[in-house]
Amino acid sequence: MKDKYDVTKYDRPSVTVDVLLFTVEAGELKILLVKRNETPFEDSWALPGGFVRMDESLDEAANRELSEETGVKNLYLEQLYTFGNPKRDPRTRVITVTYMALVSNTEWKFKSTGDAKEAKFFAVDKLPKLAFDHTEISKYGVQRLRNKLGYTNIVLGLLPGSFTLTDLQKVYEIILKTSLDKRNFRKKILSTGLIVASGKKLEGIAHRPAMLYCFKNKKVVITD
Amino acid sequence: MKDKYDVTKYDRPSVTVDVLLFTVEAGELKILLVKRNETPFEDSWALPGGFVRMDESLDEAANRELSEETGVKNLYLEQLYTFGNPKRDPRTRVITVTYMALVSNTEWKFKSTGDAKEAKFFAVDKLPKLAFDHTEISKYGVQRLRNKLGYTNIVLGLLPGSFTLTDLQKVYEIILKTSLDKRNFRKKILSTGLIVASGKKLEGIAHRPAMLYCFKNKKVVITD
DNA sequence: GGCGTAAGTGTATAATGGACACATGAAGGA
DNA sequence: TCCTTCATGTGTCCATTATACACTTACGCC
Repeated sequence: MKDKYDVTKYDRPSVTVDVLLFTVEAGELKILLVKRNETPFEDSWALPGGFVRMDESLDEAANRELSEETGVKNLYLEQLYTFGNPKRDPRTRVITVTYMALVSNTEWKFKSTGDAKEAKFFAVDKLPKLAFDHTEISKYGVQRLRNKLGYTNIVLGLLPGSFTLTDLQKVYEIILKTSLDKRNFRKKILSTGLIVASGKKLEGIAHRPAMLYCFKNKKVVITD
Repeated sequence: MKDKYDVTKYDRPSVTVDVLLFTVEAGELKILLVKRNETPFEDSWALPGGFVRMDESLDEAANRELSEETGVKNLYLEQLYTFGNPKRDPRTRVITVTYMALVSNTEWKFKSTGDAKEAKFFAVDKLPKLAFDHTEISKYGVQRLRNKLGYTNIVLGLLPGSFTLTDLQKVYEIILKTSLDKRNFRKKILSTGLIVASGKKLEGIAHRPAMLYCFKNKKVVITD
């Protein structure tokens, strides 16, 4: 494998990373899109991303692009899939390694201030027409996220530090597009031992205050 | 995202595909390795693979490399992960998109004749020292294969056209490194409806002949 | 025809998943 | 202060699924 003697003699494709940044807001699962101001697809919405530099790993590139374009840093990033259709970029051969990341509504609102480029969250089932094959990439990522809900605690990235069980349940329901039984949901979630009651309760609401919970540790793990 | 005006002005990494070709033979899960006869890692064993051409997709590249180096064509190929550590190739920046494929023992024996390059199957837990980060890639692939056994019929690629339920069970046991209960295994497998009795039986053996089964269709599907 | 060998089969128990309804605690207004 | 409003919080029964476990059957061979 590899070549004989000199790898530089081969034509080389360009390599980019593109990031699906998920959040849940206003009862919808959303992803971040940025407005392109260059050809091709000028003025189209696209996933945040860009070229991989020669001295950085793919994970580093994804982290860098995400923080450059959004100001959000050190999120949990997971490699999704690599798309390499020769015609996916009309200019030249571009292979893109895609990642997904999750951010809580509250955290995003804070960190997004001061970003120059136009960037906006869109509900995943009301996406505008996207540049390149980004529509396909988005669908793939949403599907992956749905699957992962079933056997990991990946959802922790979408929630703030403390939250009620009802909040948590809503996030599941929004992503899975189903409604869940409250008692069964709580039983199952608590039986994993991954979240613990903080002891504090919601205050200032006109009904019984809910217990606030938090994740025991902030690492994504497989739960079964 | 992307660049301004001219993508060709950026340094570009080389991109390869590497393929983990699994088989089960002599009671062990094995992968195909080829002997390198170029630097770096001359005389080391490595995964079959090579550079992605400018006019082919990643899937096509994986298929091509696999058939060039082994003579086996049109196997089920699944993209695994993309490895892009800047130092993984000592020559220059090389990003590799990895795939896994499965071939049955019997099919391989037929098609492998006439291959020039030295190629050999090695048990996955007795691998020699491999070139580049191929040891890590192999581990990742084995793990993925194990996981997929649980919720897909991916194993069909490892078996010939017809097989006994005992054969099938052995393949599961070898890959998962556990022993399974015969009755429970048969119940579960048959309840998926994905395999059917062919009506024929093994002949010429000194004990009760086993029914031969085959997969109803040859597509990999999710079973739950 | 008796032996060796792997095939083939059922049941009882435990664990899991899903359906389902009512009392509780706080705020706010009468 | 008492009554209303509203989301919280909790337990049981049933169905399904997973697991443990042992003997009879069919064939070749000697």
